Amino acid sequence: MARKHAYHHGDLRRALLQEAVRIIQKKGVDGLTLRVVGARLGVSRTALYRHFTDKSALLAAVATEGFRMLRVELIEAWHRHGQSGSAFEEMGMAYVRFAVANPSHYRVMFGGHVEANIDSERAREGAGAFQALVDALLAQQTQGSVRAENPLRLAQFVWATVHGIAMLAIDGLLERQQTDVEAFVRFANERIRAGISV
Amino acid sequence: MARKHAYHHGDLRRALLQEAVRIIQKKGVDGLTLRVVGARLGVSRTALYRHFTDKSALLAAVATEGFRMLRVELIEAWHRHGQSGSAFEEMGMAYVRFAVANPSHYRVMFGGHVEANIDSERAREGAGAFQALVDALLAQQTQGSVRAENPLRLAQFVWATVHGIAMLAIDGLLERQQTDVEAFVRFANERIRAGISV
DNA sequence: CCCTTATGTTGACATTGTCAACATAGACCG
DNA sequence: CGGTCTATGTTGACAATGTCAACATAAGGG
Repeated sequence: MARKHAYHHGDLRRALLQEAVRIIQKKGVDGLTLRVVGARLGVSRTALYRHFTDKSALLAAVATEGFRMLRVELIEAWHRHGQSGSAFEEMGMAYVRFAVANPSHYRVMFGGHVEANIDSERAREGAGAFQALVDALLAQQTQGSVRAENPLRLAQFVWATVHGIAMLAIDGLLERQQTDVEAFVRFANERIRAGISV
Repeated sequence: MARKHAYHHGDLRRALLQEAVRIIQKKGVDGLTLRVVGARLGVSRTALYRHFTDKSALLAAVATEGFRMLRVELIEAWHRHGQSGSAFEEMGMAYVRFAVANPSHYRVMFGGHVEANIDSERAREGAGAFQALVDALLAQQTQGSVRAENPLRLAQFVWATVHGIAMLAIDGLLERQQTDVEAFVRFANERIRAGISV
């Protein structure tokens, strides 16, 4: 018998996260309600409280997961493309692609819904994603293709730019101006390159 | 007798907007409740509905007001500093300063709380602010100090960068890394300049 | 096999956005 | 001046929501 989950669900935490993301995708962050999350999983409204202390804890978990995914994709792009100049541009592309493909995660990550607690797991994951950028810039400085500026600053600059593009893309402000996002990221990459190369 | 507002307030709409911004500043967008807004103005909870159809309409008004303020400050910075290269950098500085000084407005403007309705007044004000950037770039192209690229694209690139910086600053992600925002904007301006000049 | 712990449910309550019905001030018009 | 109309504000009510407390059930180890 495929007794799916008579009383105990099995992996409710993961299912809750997944369902929350799905709902945010459809209804926006403000449209997320705990009761609906439970209902969609055939589970009671308060079942969630055995896995998250709070609604905001659920959102924080979404953010944490998002940062982890982002970090993985950034590092993967950097390594797969040979850890050089063009690989760095692929990182930028991967960043924006992640945001566009996972707008729910991205909005929760940066939308100000979650407390910016400094020693939270979310903050640590965020720092990890940022570090991927710093590392890539450091490597390029060693290669001599990026100017010998404080790599933290350079990383912040690049981060701000791709972050800004990602936000504008998610908010539909690029689409509205008939802008193809991928092409625009390529363009921005050229300009960034011109701005940071030796 | 200084009969302030026996029954009719006089300029409740403006007062509501102002109070909403103040509350958002203190409690965040999600912490804004219509009942508290009314209470703080010594007015009933539903008085608001004579001036805004909705809570989201109140937020939309905050966003619209924000875009208008931003446009004014951008144009003012551009003109006051002589409409040349350095004036453009002052525009960038003004942009980030606005966001840092008015985080409530800024968050509502870009936080995804308001419908991105294309023919809303908010959208028109947003387009106006963006146009200030485009105009400044066009002028610099005429002056020969900016490369002859599609000015819309260039503006989007610059916008994305300052927008990204503004978001990171508001979220406290720059502070956390002991970054002085003003100095960082200056640095970013140099890099942008290197990226877009002829 | 029982007891402990993890997990899920039901009932209850305060808070909130919003609507309908009502009240009042101020303006306009004769 | 007096009456009426409209704009503005209030009160009562209700459904939706987050959350707590008390209870129920499954799982698993001694």
